[in-house]
Order: sequence, then C-alpha cells, then structure tokens
Amino acid sequence: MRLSQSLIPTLKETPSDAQITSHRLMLRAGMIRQTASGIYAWLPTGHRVLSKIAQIVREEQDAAGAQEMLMPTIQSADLWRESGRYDAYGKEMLRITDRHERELLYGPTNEEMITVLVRDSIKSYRDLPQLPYHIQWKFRDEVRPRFGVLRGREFLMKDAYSFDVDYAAALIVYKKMMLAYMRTFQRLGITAIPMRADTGQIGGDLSHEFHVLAPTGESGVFYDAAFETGNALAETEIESFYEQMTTIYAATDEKHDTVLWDKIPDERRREGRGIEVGQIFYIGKKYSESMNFAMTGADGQKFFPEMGCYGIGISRLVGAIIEARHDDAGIIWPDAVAPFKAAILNLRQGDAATDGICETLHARLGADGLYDDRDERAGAKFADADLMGHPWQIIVGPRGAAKGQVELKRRATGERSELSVQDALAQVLG
RNA sequence: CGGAGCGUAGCUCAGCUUGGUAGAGCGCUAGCUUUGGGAGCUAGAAGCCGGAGGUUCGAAUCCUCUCGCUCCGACCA
Repeated sequence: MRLSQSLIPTLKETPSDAQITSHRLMLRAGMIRQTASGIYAWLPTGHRVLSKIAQIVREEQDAAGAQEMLMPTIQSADLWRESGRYDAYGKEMLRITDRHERELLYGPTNEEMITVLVRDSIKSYRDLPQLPYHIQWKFRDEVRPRFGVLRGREFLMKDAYSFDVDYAAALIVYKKMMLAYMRTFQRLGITAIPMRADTGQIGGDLSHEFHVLAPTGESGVFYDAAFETGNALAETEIESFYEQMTTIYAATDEKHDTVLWDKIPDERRREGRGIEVGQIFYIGKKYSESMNFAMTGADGQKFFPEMGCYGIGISRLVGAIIEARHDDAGIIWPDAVAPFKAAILNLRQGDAATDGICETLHARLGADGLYDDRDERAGAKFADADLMGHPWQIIVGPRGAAKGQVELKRRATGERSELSVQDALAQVLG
C-alpha cells in the first residue's frame, strides 16, 4: 500500500480526549476515530490489526474443535424474556423498538440466542457435544465508556458456547478452551494469565479471566512469577496443563487470597495491573433449564445439557496489545498482528535510485508492505513509522541506494543493519 | 447514576473575568530553497466561536435551556 494514497491520518499532536497510551497511539497512528462516546470507526490500519487478531483467534478456536457461525447483532426481546434476563440486564442493554412497536435489542451477548438455536436444531443427546462460536459486534451501554477501545460500548467479541451431556464432558471443554486461549494469546505476542474469577451476570460457578499485564490495567492482579516463564504452555497434555494453570497462584484483587499468597516465596510474588482480554465460564444448566432445552439421554431420562461460554474481546485486545507493547515513539507491534510487516521509507522521493529500489521492495512485499512515498522529509517518515509500529523499517536513502544497499531497522530493538535489497527482503519475509 | 470540567480553523490551544464583530502554532494550498530523525522563506485558503432562545445599540464573551464530549467515583468483555 502506498501511504500517499492511504486513509492513514497520523497525528503529530495528541487529541485532547485521549488519556491513556493505547487510545492516544491508536488515534495518532490513524487506526481509529471516535464517532460517538464509546463507539469507534476502524480505519484501514486499525481494521487490519483487528482482522489479524480475529484470524488468529479463529484458527485456535477451530483447532480446539469449535465451529464458526454468525448470529445477528439485533435480537428479539422475547428471547430474553424466556431466560428472565430481559428485565434483569438493566440499562446496559440497548433496547430498540421497530416500526411495528416490536421490542428489540442490540445484543450484549448471545447465550439466549445460541441456546434456542441449538435447542431447536439438534434432536438427540447423540448430537452432543456442540461447540459453536462467532465473532460479532456487541453493544453494552456502559455508564462510562473510557480508555478508547478498552472500554467502548460497541466492541468486537469472539464468543463460543458449549453444550455437553454432563459435567465431566463440560469440564473437558472448559480445559480445552483454556489451552486454546493460552495458545491464542501467545501467538498474539502477549503474556496473559488465567485468574480465578467471579461469574457475574452470566451465572455459573467456575470461571477464569485472562489478564494481560500492563501498568494501565483496570484490575489489580497478584500472581506467581512462574507464569512469566511461559513453561506451562509447553505442556500440551490437557490435564496436566490445566493442573498447572490452576495451581500456580494468580488472582485479581477481587479474588485475592492472602493465605495462599503468603505461601508463595517472596521472590516469586508479583503484583501488578491487568487488562481482562478474555473470560471462560462453566455455566451449567442455567440457560438450558430456563429456556427449556431438555433432551432424552441414553438412559431414557430427561436431562438438560451442561453449558459453558467463552469470550475473547477482540477489539479490546488491540488496545491491550498496545498497552503492553509500546515506547515513547509509538506502538511496537508483535509480528503476528502488525498491520504491515514492514514500512518502506523513501528518504529522497523523486530520486531515481531510491524510487527504483522502493518500487522493487513494494512490489515484492505486496500487501505486507507500506510504502511511505509521501513527499516528506526523512524525520517525518521515521517518526510516523515508529509511531505506527511496523516490525521492520526498510530505509532507502540516496547514499545507500548508490551502492544498492538499504538499511533495515527492527522496531522492537532499534537494531539497524546495512544490507542488499535481496538480503533485506529475505529477512523481512523470512 | 453522583461529582468536576470542556465544546473557538483539520489538530493543539489563546481570547471570555472587564461585551465593540476572531487569533497563534502545527497542518493544508502555491512557489523557491532544502533533504538521514517531525526544514526555511514568501504568498494564500480556511471558523454561523456546539445549538436554540434571551439581555444589549452591539454577544465567542453575560443569562436560560439544550446537545455533545472528557475526567473522578459506583458499575463493567
């Protein structure tokens, strides 16, 4: 993509309504624009990141055996009256009336809808287990939206729902999902820690929240340093993985247990802030019972399926990753989610040698390259590239161009090296 | 929902106390010079001062109402 023809409006100054780092950087890097309180438009680079995160989440969900589908954003109030949550949910739910005075709502979550869809679609306990998911926009009319996409009213979420014949089977899915989540966050280039959590509105009695460590996080977190090493992930046998994840201490301040905490050796105790990027719940029969999802089991007895639900805040992750990975100059994207692998910086626009090399690079990098072909000075290009946080910068200046050389800069480390065009491409693409 | 603020040019903001008809820096347009970390000079364009009422000879400025946004708290993927 050519920067001169892109809708990537970078800002030199910080818009006054952005207080926290990720929000400021997302606005300055031209990723998003606010269109109403807690509601954002995703401009091309922001949208690319969002899509890349969604794709990684999708791949890991699929690998865990979940099936992707898509439910609507608008739901009928009647659906929620069945579960009794229409009145219980309160003002956070955005209620809408259509032209026929029918009551609708913009879905804040999908337990009711999926329960009805599965209930009306499967015929026998032999059709269980089911594990559908979708990636869809949600709306929760937060009293106080803030922190940019970290607490918006409209947000993109992956939500999966499990239906099983009994508790044992439901628990296996719960464990699988925990593993899938840890793999997902690892692929996204961040450290997330599973912490025992309350179940809140959703209901049920077993739940973990996944927190990304960042100084600006909304929750206080306490954890054992063992989580920092990432060793647990090497363990892929599900039972021992789950055993490790749930025995090594980690809790948000709400669930903090000082007795257990005191048993951890001093040097392994870690206290910090976390951003919640996902949560998994075992919810049992709350919805299957309230929505009359009963089936006949192998023993001829009626039973209600055991459910679980599993969410990942995809739009929130964009902000969370930035909170965890930035410096004074801007964003430092993990390779896996960067909007572009590399920026091509033409330091002398209009110079035959630099133009030629840049065009070659641009052609070879394809969609992974952002060619800064603007008629700007070097300093402006460096500053914008650092701000946007591309993992690599290929700097093409007149001096090097004369020798057929370019400079390759790694954003995360600041390392630079002079290379031939081919070697630079090999490093970026390799 | 309680408390506190803010809406003036694309962005950051000054002007408001003490009413006299709109400013700066950056950005934008054109030209020249410059060219490896956000250049210099010259010339320009650009604002119904969030909206509606009111007071006044006269309102960005004072008063009332309203809409929007932000921050602190309670709540929360």
